[in-house]
Amino acid sequence: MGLTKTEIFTDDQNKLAALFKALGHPARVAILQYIINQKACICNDLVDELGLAQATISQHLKELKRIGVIQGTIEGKSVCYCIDEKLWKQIQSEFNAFFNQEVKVTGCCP
Amino acid sequence: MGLTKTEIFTDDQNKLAALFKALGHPARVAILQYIINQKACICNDLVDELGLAQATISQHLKELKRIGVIQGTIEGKSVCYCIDEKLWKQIQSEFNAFFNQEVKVTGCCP
DNA sequence: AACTATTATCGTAATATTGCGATATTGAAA
DNA sequence: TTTCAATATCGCAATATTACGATAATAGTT
Repeated sequence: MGLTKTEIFTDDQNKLAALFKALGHPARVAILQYIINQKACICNDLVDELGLAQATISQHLKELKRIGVIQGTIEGKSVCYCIDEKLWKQIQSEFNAFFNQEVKVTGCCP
Repeated sequence: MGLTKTEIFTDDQNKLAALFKALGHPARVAILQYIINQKACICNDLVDELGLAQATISQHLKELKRIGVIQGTIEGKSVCYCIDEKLWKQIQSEFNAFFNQEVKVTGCCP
């Protein structure tokens, strides 16, 4: 089917999974790292930097914009992307909340 | 194409993305939460708990086992799954390393 | 040994994702 | 206004994912 049954999960589960999923592609990880390393909003040096076609990069940027982790502002004839720091930190804390749930030792698995 | 070009990314990027991706499905998030909340290694009460077919749950468990975040040990005629705490914490710290990269303010995005 | 419960695997259908060329669209510059 | 550079969108082909029924495999029970 290929169709995820979102109805049967909680909003939180769906939302958290959607965040993970959006980061679940090496190109998107690379894009984020590149933006961070440049310490500036880099536009499509990404096309040169990563070995992907312009259309493909644009698609990945769209996906990252969709979850809000980056913002794009028009800067002359190019577009300047940068991390939305507020959301960046929020995502991190949501992930940490997930990972910080107490895992009890049980004995069944050594 | 549907084929991710892993060759053009670093191992770290591919690995990190693979971890994110594995968690990028609400069923897998739900499974992990369920195992954690039960404070024990629950087998396929999951089939009753979540509304997914046994084959589907088994597939998701396999995916989680693949990245090592859970372990399954045979317990009589059923299988007992639990979180691999060591890997759990390692994944968390890898995620945090990613998110803790310094994001500088740049001025391009308000 | 035959039976039963639990889990894994196989095969398959439906849908999603990835990637790209081609083609808009947008804004600056000439 | 024509032209050019940078992005976005469209349409498509190839592959991946999700879900499930059917069936195998496994281990305990009778």
